[in-house]
Amino acid sequence: MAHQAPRRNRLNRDRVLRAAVALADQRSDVPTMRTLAQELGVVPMALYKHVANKEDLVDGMIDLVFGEVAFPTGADWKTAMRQRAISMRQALLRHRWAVGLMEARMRPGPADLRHHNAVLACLREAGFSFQTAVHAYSALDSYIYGFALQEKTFPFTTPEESGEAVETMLAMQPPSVAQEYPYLVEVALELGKSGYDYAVEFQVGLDLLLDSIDQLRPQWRSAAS
Amino acid sequence: MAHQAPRRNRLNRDRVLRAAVALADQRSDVPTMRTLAQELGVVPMALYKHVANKEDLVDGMIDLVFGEVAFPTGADWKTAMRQRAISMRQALLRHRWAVGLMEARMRPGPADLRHHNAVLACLREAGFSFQTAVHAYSALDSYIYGFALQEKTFPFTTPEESGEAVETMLAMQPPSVAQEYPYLVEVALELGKSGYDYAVEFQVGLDLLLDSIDQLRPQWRSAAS
DNA sequence: ACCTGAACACCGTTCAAGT
DNA sequence: ACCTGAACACCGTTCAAGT
Repeated sequence: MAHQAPRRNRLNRDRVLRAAVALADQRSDVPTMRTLAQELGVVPMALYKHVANKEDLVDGMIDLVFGEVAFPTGADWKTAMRQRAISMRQALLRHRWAVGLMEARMRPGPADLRHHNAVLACLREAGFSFQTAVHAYSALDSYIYGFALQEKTFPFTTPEESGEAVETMLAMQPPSVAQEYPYLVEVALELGKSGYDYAVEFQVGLDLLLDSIDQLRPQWRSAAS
Repeated sequence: MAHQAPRRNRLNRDRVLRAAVALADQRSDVPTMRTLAQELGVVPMALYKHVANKEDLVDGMIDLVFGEVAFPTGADWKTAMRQRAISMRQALLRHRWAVGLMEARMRPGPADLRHHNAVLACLREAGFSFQTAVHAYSALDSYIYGFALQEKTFPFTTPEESGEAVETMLAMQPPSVAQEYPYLVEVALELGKSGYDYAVEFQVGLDLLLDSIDQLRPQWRSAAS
């Protein structure tokens, strides 16, 4: 009797999680248990042998994303943290569904914990006090996650694309908006011309923050690095 | 024949939106169409006379929140933007369900547009160029939304509360974590003692960013305000 | 040990019908 | 003009049963 379709590899937690991430990437949203099961050629309830429930599934997916983010390394804390921030943004671009879920885990996975430990290690060893390290980390992650949140909504890959999008959006408005929201229209017009480069914009804000954070380090240290 | 329960006020869009916000505040999540209808003593389908669909409902709810955020006003752009940021955080604290939805509107409402226009007005009139005004706005909103996102997950009202929460979380871990994540444990221990004050933390990061942003202003201007 | 089938209590939304 | 009832195509998850 037609034994069970082409005899798939046995399911296990890792295979379930990786399939879930792949599906989420492709539809930019966490898949439902039912579509995930279908993708794996299995009945929905089969998944519950490998994940406790949907939240446990998301926990596992997010830890896979954390595993892709580079630790801050190198002698100079600033460039180390800079590269780490850029690596985080890139991971969030590859996995847009993860934005808004990364920092919301009640049960952080091992990759999550390792990453946070590595970031704190970088800051503490660069001379930041416990308090200022917390300030620095909090400010940087707020910025990174918030930027990713805004980027998620307007997924333009090139400045040209974003410029056009702004221009057509502007063209759709009734003529009254020019009088009601003059500054908004000005920005829209300028952005329509120049385009909006997310990668550049991200680094501008990031560098503003990093420069300020540098001031939090004990000033009696030598200015080297 | 029992006419229709206690003859409620007629439904209209505003009543629907306000009831939705009140329900969302109370369960810290956007209500389902069905529970919202029940709250209004009406069958789910009755709502569709007043909102096009669920997204239209959320659009309306978010615009009510934008209506609560103070415009940046005053002679000094920095204190104006500072107060505006604090007002935004407070609105997001009152309406945690709105975090992650504010900047995701494909159809921004009038309060949303008015607010963005007012913020850009403040920056442009303070002497920022079009480009630097965009940098400043982007960086600040990234920070504000990202901070609110992190705050949403750990809803402690007082530093003491957060200190206790950190301590119990730490106590639940197996002893091995101390060796695997020494820097993480150090921060947890310190935070357990000192507590974590969200309001203070928010302003520290905010001021870091504002100080850096000040450097983006044309330097040939007088340094006054 | 792992997977299945049927069922439960939910969703948002349609359509045609009532008043 | 506004509200209703029944239905459709979805959800996550339970329980008892199969192999």
